[in-house]
Amino acid sequence: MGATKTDHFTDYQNHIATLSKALGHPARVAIIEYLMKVDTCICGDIVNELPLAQPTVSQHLKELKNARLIKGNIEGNAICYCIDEKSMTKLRDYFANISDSLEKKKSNCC
Amino acid sequence: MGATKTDHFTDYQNHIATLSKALGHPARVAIIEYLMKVDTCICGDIVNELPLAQPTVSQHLKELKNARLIKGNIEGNAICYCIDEKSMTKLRDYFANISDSLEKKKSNCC
DNA sequence: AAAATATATCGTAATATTGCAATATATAAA
DNA sequence: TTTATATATTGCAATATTACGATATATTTT
Repeated sequence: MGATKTDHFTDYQNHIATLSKALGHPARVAIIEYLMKVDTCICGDIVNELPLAQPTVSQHLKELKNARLIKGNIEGNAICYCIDEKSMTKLRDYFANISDSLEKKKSNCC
Repeated sequence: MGATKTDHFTDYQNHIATLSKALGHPARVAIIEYLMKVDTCICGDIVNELPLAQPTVSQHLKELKNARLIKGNIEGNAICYCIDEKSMTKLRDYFANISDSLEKKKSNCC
């Protein structure tokens, strides 16, 4: 055991879980926030922004890339990272839908 | 090593990460979706809905509760679970803010 | 070509997560 | 009060994640 039983769930459920999981670490949230702050995509500098060693940051970037939350383009010596708008839209839509439905229902029995 | 260095990040970053992490497993996404489908809070039945053993489901529910994504009230023999609107709103606001900012910027250099 | 710079990969230790059988607990029904 | 039902906890094995030093790779500068 120890491995998630992904095949028992729908593709959609797995996708939302993958995106959420990728953001389930403060360093990766910090990376997203840094990419938002500098309002263009950034080439380099991400390592210096975080209180973690370079290989650790590289690993976090890889996970964000695997989940398609960020995109990375090789730009000469450095790599240019930016947020993948599509995935953020997906998350926004998902939570907006839940939030709106809850508000409509107002069946607060708890 | 192996433990997340939470103290190096802001409370906000840690909170978003905690909420995201709690949704970082398809079973827990499925639980949220089930609670949305039955439009009131549900007493029991969650175990039967999931393709996992009862102790496993109980553990997932506990994690959702710890992250304050769901609330649980003892209701006689069973426990009445429902979504915590506040946390969902927080996630919606977070991703809406990112999505909206990205749309405004339109600095798609990647 | 050699040195500098930026990022990725490998290897590994520490810790966390996932899943479940067995068992405990607590209320409801008989 | 015994039995049934619902959920939680414990204990444990398998696997995943986190973090980083050492090292590799690849481009740019000198």
